[in-house]
Amino acid sequence: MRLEKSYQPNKYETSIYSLWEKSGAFLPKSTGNDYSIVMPPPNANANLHMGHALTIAIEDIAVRYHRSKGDRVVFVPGADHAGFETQVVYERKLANEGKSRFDYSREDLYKNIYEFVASNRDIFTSQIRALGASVDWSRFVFSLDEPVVKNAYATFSKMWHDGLIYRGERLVNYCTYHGTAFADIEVLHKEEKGHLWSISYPLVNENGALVVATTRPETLFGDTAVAVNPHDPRYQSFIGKTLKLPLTDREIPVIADDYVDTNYGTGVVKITPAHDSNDFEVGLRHNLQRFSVIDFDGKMTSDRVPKKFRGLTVSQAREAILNELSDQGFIVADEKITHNVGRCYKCDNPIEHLLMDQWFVNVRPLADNAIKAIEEGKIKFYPTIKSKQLKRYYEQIKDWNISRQIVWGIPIPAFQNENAPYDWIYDERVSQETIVVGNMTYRRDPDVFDTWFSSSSWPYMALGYPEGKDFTDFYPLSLMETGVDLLQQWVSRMIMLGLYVTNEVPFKTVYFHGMVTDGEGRKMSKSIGNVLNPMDILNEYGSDAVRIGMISGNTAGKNQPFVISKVVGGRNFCNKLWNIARFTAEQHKTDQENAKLLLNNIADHWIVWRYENILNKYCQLMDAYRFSEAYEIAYHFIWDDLADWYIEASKLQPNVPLLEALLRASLVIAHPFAPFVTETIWQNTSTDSSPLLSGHEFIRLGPADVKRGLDFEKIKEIVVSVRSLKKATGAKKVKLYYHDEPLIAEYGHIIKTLAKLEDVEYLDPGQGITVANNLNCWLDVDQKLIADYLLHLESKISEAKGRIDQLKDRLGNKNYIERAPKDLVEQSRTQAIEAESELEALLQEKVRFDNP
RNA sequence: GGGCGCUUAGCUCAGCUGGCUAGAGCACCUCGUUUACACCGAGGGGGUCGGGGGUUCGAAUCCCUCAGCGCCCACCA
Repeated sequence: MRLEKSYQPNKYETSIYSLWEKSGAFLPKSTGNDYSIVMPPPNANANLHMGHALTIAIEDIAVRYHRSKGDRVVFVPGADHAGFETQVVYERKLANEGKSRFDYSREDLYKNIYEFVASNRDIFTSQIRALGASVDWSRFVFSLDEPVVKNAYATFSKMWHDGLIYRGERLVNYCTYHGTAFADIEVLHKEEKGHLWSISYPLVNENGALVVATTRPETLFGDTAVAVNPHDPRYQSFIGKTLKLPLTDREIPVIADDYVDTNYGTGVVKITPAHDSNDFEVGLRHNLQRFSVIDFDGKMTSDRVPKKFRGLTVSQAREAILNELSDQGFIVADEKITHNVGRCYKCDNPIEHLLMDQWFVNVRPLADNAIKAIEEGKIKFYPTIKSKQLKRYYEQIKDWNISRQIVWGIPIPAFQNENAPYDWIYDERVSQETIVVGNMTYRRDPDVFDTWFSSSSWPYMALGYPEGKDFTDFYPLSLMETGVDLLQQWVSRMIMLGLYVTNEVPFKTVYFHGMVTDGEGRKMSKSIGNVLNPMDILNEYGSDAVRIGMISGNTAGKNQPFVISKVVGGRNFCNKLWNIARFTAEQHKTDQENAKLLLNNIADHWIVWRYENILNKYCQLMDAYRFSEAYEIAYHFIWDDLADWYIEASKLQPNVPLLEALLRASLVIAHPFAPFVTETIWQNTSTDSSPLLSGHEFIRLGPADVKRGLDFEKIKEIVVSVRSLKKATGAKKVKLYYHDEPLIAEYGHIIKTLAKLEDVEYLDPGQGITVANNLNCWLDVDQKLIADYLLHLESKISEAKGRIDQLKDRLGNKNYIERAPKDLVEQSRTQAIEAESELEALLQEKVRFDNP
């Protein structure tokens, strides 16, 4: 069939993808080495962003490469319910309709969100298709599917029975706007300007006072002690005495604790165990009571708070209390400082530390196992530095709060005895609000699991653990590919849960890609307004171009600005492939359909020799997860070697069977990077019995005669030199003369065509300008052009001199001769000799023209 | 306060365990109506690899140091 002049991606991509899908090209084969990747499940409700495009590009490149290696590949897609994220989106939608989550019962809200997500499902699946991800859709997993939920329960139950789960009243990071707690790593810390107030707390029954320093005067009503450092000479006499808490009648003790830094503030700290986590620890050590004075809606409550302040928000209360303290003369100083404030990563409201009963996982033993696995080298990290970072994280990891006060998630299968609050039982009947066990009524915990609790089981879950055949065949995963930002949040937990549940690491290799930033290196974020939609770029340049743009120049772990010029480069490459195919198709002759593949001339040997070389290099780079470099290798073979040299040379006498074989071989190596265009070409040109490129193995074309290949390198050298000389002298119509050069005698016609010469003729050694060192051939040029040529010669001469000086220096260095590897020294000697003879030739040439 | 990373051509970046004249894409200059391709072809310009010091026969690559930028962790109230 006839191909159009240029490749139009959007004309083919959709139908190519459905062809792949219909033909079962993405199902694992029955033979070969196992290779498995599970796609990090995107949020089921959101559009894909540039980070997804990068993830999918890398994973799909790896997967398609392994199919071509003959491996038995499975690539499992999925989606995450993304609990909090999705509920936030849904609440925003409700807000637009003038409603809020409080207008619905938990059950109705859950149902509504479920439908909302289901109705959006096509959006992201079609985007994954558009990006060309060769996933097996029949294996699709959603994180609220029954098996996933069951699995989360099994893990929770196992932990429960192993004593790794506990429920306790702890300080949690709480967003009063969103009404839920967060894990420590989910809190965003920002450096902000604030005040450090010094407040005087008078002694009871004697004169004097201690001056505490605080940034949060409004928590004063929750104070249950004041602490000083036990070794602080200033305050020795105060330890054990009693202070009167300002604005109240309450009396609190002065305690001594090493936690207090004598150099910060006044060296005196008010202790508020219910609203500060350090204070919470101090409180535990000193058996202090905990008084909550801020409620879950962010307002001052509790009867500890004087009536006039009750019901105020935290910031209102701060102002009112400061005024009152000031009026009564308690404020001693007001210092402006910068300090870190924890904020909600969604709404930017300050995160409050509030006392709550929550489910925690004791992660210490899990982290220790993970450290062991890392030390034993069971997981390869790209980049390697990440394994150190992860180890450090495990070493200081704290218990994991897995309760979330939202409805969109997996209900926690725990029930509380209505009459005995500390009696909790494990039970999976979460669809019931209450259950009766042993004559006692138990009420379900209204909370759901942290999304990361279920998604951290993704590697084995997606493979149908525990009984699934995929689990037996493909676990541990060959590769987990994800963003550097998820090292702690996800990867650390996958490793811990994988080891805990399956006794094996969940993946053998983990590859972290960096963040995709904008042209100025900033994160893409809605608030800056620099977010790009991969689908827009895809529609303009094609899916293949987007992939190439994403991966070229990209290395593991490094952030990378998205620049459109790389996408343009990718599009151009696709078009180059297309036109190679066009040319090849035009050469095709039906009467020679079954012609044998033979290597006829030196160009044939050269290109096959080149191909076999680059194929090896390409595989090495791919195996080392150096995708960008592998792409470059393929790119230059196809563009430079095949298109610019081989095809140009073969226009004289096309070797059609070889051309066609080279095209097919090129399609296979380009396919991981540019699946759509390569498949489109394959579909339109292949006479192969297996019509689908996807899954086609690498094509071997060798062996070639290396000597003849090298002969062609000489031809190339002559051609390049002639072109350069022609350009330097401005000569248009020139002939090449040669004497006693069999190679030129035989392949003069190739040189003539490639260098656009008038002719190539045999002649006795004569005039004309020398084309190549060590070869008896000359370019016949007009006398008028000689001046230009001499200038050209001068620059060549000084270049050669520079090189000789450099080599002489090196060879004149005794230490170099003695200590450098012998072959390197030998190489330098050869180079020096070559350079000398080249210079000699150039000088002779100059003399020749200087004295005609 | 700790830890880590980056600084290479105009732009965005490669350059693995130190070894030919430091590479790519895009941009730039000159030439080209060669029927595969102007999303092209040919030729070319452009970098003392952030500064300084050290190790080495040899450093963009290893070490130290300074400067600038960035990230992560850390709840000094």
